[in-house]
Amino acid sequence: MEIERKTIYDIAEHAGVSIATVSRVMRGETGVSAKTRRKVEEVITRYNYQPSAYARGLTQKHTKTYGIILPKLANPNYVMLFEGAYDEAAANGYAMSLFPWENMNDAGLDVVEVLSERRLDGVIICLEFIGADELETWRNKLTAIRQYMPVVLTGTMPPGLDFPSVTVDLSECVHKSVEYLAKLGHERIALLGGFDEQLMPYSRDASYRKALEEAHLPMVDQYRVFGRCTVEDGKRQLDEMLSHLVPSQWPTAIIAANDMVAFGVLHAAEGRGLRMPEDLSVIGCDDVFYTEYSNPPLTSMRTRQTEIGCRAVQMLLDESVRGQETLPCELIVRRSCAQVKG
Amino acid sequence: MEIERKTIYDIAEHAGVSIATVSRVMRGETGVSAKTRRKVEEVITRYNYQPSAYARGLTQKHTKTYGIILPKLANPNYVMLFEGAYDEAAANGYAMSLFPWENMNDAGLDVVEVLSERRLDGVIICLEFIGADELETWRNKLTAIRQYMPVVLTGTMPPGLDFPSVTVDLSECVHKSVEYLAKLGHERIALLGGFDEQLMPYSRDASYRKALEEAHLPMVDQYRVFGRCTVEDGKRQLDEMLSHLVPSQWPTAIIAANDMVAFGVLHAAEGRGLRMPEDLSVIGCDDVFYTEYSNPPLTSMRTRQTEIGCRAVQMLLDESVRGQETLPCELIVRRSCAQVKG
DNA sequence: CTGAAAGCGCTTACAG
DNA sequence: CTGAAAGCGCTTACAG
Repeated sequence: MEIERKTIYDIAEHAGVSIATVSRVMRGETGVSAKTRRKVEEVITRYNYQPSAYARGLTQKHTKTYGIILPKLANPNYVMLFEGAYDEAAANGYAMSLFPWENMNDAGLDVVEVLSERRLDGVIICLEFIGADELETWRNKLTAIRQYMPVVLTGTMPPGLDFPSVTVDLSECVHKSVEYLAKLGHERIALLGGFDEQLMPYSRDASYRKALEEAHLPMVDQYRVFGRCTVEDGKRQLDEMLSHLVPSQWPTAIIAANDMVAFGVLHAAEGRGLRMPEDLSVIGCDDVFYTEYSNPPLTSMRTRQTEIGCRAVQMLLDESVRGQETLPCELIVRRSCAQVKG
Repeated sequence: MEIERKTIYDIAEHAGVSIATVSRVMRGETGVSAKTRRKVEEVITRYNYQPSAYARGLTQKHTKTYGIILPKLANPNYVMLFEGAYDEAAANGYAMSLFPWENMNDAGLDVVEVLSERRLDGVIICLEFIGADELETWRNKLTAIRQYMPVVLTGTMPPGLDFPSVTVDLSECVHKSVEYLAKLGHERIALLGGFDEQLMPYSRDASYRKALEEAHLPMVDQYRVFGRCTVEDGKRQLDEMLSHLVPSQWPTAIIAANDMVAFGVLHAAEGRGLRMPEDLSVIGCDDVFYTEYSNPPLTSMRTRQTEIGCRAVQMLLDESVRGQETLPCELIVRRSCAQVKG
């Protein structure tokens, strides 16, 4: 399918002007006579002319396009992040290109290469579950990318990465979750931490221990399980934990790393005949859209992903505000947590 | 942030060759002496050189990038479609740019403009809920886009649009749903059709009537309600329908236009104190990921969105296969439909 | 207010 | 096997 597109030369010729004048009209520059402008505009409309973003990208320094790299889109959380970023970018005249990290890997594509050849004006990179062994690789990749374009990080920030970022305070999420459950009378509170704490001690686990201490609750090793933040692994994590414990020692409440993990827990627990929230309270994190429709509706910590995406774009737009920002979280109570019967 | 990027000239200079030779090495062309190649590759690696996609886009006919336009990402269905398309494109060396239709509208962007300036090698456009009054506008837009690049349609195809497409057979979905519910003994089967049938008689409603007839079931006007395919509107549609009927005439089963609508129905029905599936059976469409976790787990018609996305890309890749394809659907039984008590 | 010309960073015949 | 040169479709000083 060979398609002949009109170029600026065609328009100039038909309008009887130079290409410089067409360019001026296209860009809405002042300093073109009304008559000339009208004539050019007429021809542009007639031929439905659209300038090539490639030619523009070549001549101009900027491309008016940002990129965003997400682990995957299957987690609605990331969809919210994307939409927040997309909307803020669009409102400022920027396009937003999406690169799903997982799919890129499957296709054998390298982030650095893909980003670099695209001449983006900036990129938002959402990190997830970076083990200590991967940290160095990541640091190198990010540093390479930063050579070419401004980078703003989000997601779960590993410690010691000196990049501008917008994240939610995961410590606060866990802390508030423990507090809430303790207030409901729970004494056996477990954490499905979402990453292997052996590899990289993030703040989630530390914050869990601290909150437990503050609530004068004992720390039981078997109540801490780690893994990936997916529904499937949530099921696996619950099964693993329960299999190491006699039923009388089973936790009465579970803090899941995110809502996906929590959905997995709900599903696995239901499969084991547990009633929720009577037998087991579950609290998620992120307050994804579907939390209202799970069985039971999931109590969760809202992490404002849309706002994070928006804020990340603002950081890209305004170079002066490049710090490490942290947004607060908020407890959304639904029906997956019960008061412990006294 | 001014960033100095290496160009092909820098590499050529450092390697002591011409830019043509660098270009040949970059593109893996044969006919470069091993020695020269090695030298050039060394310099490329040293400077981490990446050619500009913009310069390439200018010289070459193709850009190795497809686009996909979706109504919105909030429906996981569309996420699946995107991922299917993305993966197939990546596997063939193509990038995939996402344009969320709803967000574009909010930002006041025009599809035709956005697509046209990007010189994509093709675009997949996912249609949804096109009323008769909008059909002409759409036909014009699509025709304009087709001037510039190959187009493959998907989603809900309005009749009389002569474009290549891959869709699922919605008639079949509805037909199978009615059949299944009739087999369970339901006689009062309602349809939340997902679009306003007054505006544009799609095949969903027609197929519903036909299936009802085949099952020797009466057609009750109040059992047909139409609206948007969202959770919110699903709630509204159920409320609207029930408010027009005395409880003894309430339907015992509901066919929802998609899973989002079905989730809305489950939620609204639960709010009304109905037990599901005993008091009300609900069947969704698309078999979105979350169907397993709703309350109760949702029986749904699987529509293979991932496969559709993949197939759409294949159509773009292979120009010879540009028909109007229809993929079959499949009933996935969970726990939202009950046998009617005799 | 308008145009001629250089340049952005590549690819692609065309010579040699 | 390698290079000089034209060209892709724009923007941007620079003249006038």
